[in-house]
Amino acid sequence: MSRRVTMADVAREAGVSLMTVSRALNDKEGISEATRERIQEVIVRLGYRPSSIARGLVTKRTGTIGLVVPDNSNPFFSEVARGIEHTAYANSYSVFLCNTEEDPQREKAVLHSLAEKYVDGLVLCSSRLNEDDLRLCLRDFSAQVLVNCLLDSTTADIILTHSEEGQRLAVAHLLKRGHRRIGILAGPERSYGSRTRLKGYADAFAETKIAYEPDWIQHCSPTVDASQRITVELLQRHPELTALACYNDLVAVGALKACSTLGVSVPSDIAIVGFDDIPLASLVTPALTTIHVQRYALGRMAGETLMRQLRGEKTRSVQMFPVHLVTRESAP
Amino acid sequence: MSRRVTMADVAREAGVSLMTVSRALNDKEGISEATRERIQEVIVRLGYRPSSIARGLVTKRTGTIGLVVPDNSNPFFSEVARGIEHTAYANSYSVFLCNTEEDPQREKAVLHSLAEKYVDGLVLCSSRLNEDDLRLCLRDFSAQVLVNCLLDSTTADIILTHSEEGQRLAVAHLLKRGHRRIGILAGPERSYGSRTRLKGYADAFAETKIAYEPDWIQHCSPTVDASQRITVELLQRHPELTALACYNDLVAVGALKACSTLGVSVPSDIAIVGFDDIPLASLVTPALTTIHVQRYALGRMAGETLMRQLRGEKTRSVQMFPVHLVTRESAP
DNA sequence: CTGAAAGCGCTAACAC
DNA sequence: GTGTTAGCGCTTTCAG
Repeated sequence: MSRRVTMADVAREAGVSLMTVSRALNDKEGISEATRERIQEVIVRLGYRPSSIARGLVTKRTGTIGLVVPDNSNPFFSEVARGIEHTAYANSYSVFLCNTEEDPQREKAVLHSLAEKYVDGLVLCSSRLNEDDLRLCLRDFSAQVLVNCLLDSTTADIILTHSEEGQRLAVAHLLKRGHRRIGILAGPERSYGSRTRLKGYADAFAETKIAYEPDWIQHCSPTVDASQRITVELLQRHPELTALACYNDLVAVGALKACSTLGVSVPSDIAIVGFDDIPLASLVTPALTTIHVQRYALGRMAGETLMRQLRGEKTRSVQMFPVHLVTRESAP
Repeated sequence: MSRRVTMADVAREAGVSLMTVSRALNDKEGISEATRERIQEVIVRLGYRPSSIARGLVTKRTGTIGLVVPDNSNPFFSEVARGIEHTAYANSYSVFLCNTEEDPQREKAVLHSLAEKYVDGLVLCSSRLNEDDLRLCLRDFSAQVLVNCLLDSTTADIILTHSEEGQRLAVAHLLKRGHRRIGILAGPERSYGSRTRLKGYADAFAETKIAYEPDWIQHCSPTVDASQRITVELLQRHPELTALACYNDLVAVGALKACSTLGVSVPSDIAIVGFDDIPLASLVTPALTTIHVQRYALGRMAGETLMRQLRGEKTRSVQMFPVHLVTRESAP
């Protein structure tokens, strides 16, 4: 690839001015069909591609949005991402997908980088930043949607899965089945998801006037491996537990593996419930009882909310996304 | 967010010229420590972010690379993506991750969009385009790495998993275990992966002088659902089959589900081998015998090869990535 | 050590 | 219908 073909090359070749080419390119009025076609022919012949860089400099629009997730290899996020991407593409936006790998430093870096790229909008999922840092970072974006992350008095639209209710359903289910000593693998400390799940966990217990031990609560990184390790610890510390509520399905799968290595059988010795209902949930043995979240639809909603903001329809709302319990083998 | 802070604002506020700010920003020589610090202070105070748009217009470098995959929710690609992202971030590049959803039209659109964004380089995984279209699209990128996709006389570096060998190993394993009637779910027609796997399949048979029926070959979209549907068809058409070689682990899981609905038990009635060894492979029951590919390392290699190209070290090579058989329960 | 001028490729606003 | 001028925010080149 030598020098890139520019609009000037096209104009010269077609014997018209820059403006005319620009008009042809952007389907603007005031240009004869004949010239339009001639220009089109030259564009194809020369293999010209308009520079969105140059265009963005003048229009202040880049036609891109940023999407930040903690872990793209978690099927929950890759499905949410699909929903957002579809909406974006349908509205002629490209998507910068950025992985933070659960690392707040990386999250900051990624947000700065997106700000420098002047993306038109941002969807930030499950931020791991504290309020102050988050607020500071968001300042750089003119359109923002936060998914599963709560922030007061912000210009961002917020979309939340109803994870408090979800966790309450899960634990209530276990209690109804006669479980009394229920541990919880509560995910990353200080995350919105963790806080709300703990609330749901406590609420379920409160409803039945049964008490739980604070030490049954165990935070953990939301991956299969981390969960497996920590589940072993938790079960050794608390052999009295008969059930585990898990932050998400990956964590539940890790717990399943831990049980298998410990010779503890699921669900007869210990029941396990997950969260999210990713495809994996119904593929493992025993299949996971879990909380179903419509991940793709959630992504669509986030995308559409962002599009609405980009169109100038400021909404500044908090939307709750419903969830429900799916009963399978791991906690029948 | 009102008007964005520009370099001119910083310069005015710091009482220096644009140039001085620019130098401070880019850690250039010839600027006193005092002014550098003063400028730094103003930058922070004003919350200034350099516009990579404006910078890119003059430098011809955007600091971004494009990454195109057919399906980001396939753990194979999300791991490869992680490897590439790590390399990119370590070299101060951002990554545009684009999903084509196995759709050639979408792939073209995505490549055009990346070209307009003037990304500095491209990693294209498992392209579903025909040679001509592909060649045309690649013209727009100055640095290119193709993963699992072969193209003669191109400027692109090429990285291939040794899938021919992989499939040969898989089928040889089945033959050695006494299987004679082995079907193959061969993935997307005309893809590099499919062609090479079919070659490996044929080679394994050729080595043993046993023959296979062309009708045992069944193409399919590489997803669990598509595979499940097509496996049912294949097994009803060919009840004589005692083993299935699958394009990848998702396809193998689909086959597993199909067998389960048909009341066919694995591995006693039919053996199944997958490909890729994604985490899911060892989590399903029965655990999948499969071909292990170091996905993250593959991503790293792709990323590093691209970085080398971006540094001007043109290599124009074809690199083969080794694979090996992992024996588990689905085909012991 | 610091600054002024020019220009990257494009579009907005106004001519003709 | 089409062209001209100016300028987006930055870096490069060349002067001080």
